[in-house]
Amino acid sequence: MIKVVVVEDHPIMVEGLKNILRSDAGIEVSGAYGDGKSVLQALEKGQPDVMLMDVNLPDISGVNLCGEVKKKYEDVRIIALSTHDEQPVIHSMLQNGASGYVQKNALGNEIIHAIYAIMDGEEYLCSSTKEALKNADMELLKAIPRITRREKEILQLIGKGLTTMQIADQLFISTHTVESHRKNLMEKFGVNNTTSVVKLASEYKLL
Amino acid sequence: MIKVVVVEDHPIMVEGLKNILRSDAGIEVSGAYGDGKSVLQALEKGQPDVMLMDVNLPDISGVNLCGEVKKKYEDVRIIALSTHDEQPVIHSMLQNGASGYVQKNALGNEIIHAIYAIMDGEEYLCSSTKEALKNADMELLKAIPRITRREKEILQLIGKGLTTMQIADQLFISTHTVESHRKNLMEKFGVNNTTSVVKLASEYKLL
DNA sequence: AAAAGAATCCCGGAAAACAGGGGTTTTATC
DNA sequence: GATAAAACCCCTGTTTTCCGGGATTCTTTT
Repeated sequence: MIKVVVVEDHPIMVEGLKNILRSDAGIEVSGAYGDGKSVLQALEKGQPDVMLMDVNLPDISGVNLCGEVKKKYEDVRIIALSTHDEQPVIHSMLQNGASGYVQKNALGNEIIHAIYAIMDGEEYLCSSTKEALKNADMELLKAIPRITRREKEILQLIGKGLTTMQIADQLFISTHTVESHRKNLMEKFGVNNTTSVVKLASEYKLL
Repeated sequence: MIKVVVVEDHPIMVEGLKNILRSDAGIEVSGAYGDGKSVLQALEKGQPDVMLMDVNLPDISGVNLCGEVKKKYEDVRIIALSTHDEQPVIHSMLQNGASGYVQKNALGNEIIHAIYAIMDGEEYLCSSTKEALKNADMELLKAIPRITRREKEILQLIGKGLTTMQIADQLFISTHTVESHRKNLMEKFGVNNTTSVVKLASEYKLL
């Protein structure tokens, strides 16, 4: 019996997943949690074989949660569940120890397949994810850039439509500093204007 | 027996919804469709009492689909289902004839409540949506701007990080024209720089 | 057929952002 | 305690965007 835990903040999704997994005799859903904190608590009292983990959780990003779980309990295998198929997200999840990546628009049996596949030690990507990765054509596979607190702060203010000067005023720093951060952000995102930075950040849900 | 149709492109969600609705004796799920086209086809052969409609569909935006359905079959009541609780989205849906708006992180019985409420002629908003609208504080309630084909095209190119000149080259139009469009976009979105336009557009999923 | 809206084009000055160099001081991490 | 990052600061020249007008054609709706 494979023990599966569901980490997902949408009760309807949870309901659907449970239902699908129930239909398979070899799988047992041993718990469902809506946020990162309660998962980590629950894990202290016992680990499942597989975790189905939503990438977007209310309290912590799935990427980070994935990393933390794997650090503490390396035997737990994680399948990322997500609406997105952006390469950077996929990549970050896999690099943080996820063994599978399934999109939410997947069919029920695709998830069951995924569970069995990763229990066999394979890495499982659903068809649309594979497609997305294929289209990515190698070197485009940049992960989500790691940005600092300050950079994020500035990014958010830029997103609000403030100018460099307004941001400088608000944070009590010089415009030159703001421009440096702006520059660094553009570099980290690999683009050459702030508009693209904001677009990407919003895609990666960093805003 | 209330006949309900589910319009949702995530099979897992569909599964969850069906499961929840099955638990109520007065509700019958008479069909489930994954895109706008198949819904419209199905409706020609008979209408349900209520439609649970996802706002993000692969082929058509939920907002438009909602409008079309209501135009042809005004008796069908629509409950919008969505991950977002952005005011503009909520507003657009309600203005296009939706009678209810429930977020996907809602509990199962909230959806059942919603169905009964709108069958009684009420308008139903789930708690978090009400919260979102309350926070909106009036005048912020701008709907998603209606943008033209051309504007959308230019918006996308701007999102790619192209400059006015590059866009002009690519579309074989003058830079002045591009600037006009840029200007109109800013006006329609009520902001004063392109970065904000792109951010909003990406939030509203217009990109 | 008239009106409205979309799409195209035009100008010039002011205000930002970008590019690309320089540097110091905190704050983590090893 | 050393080293590396982060966060901070500064400069100048160039490019791009923003803002404020105004104008013509084409298409769609009434």
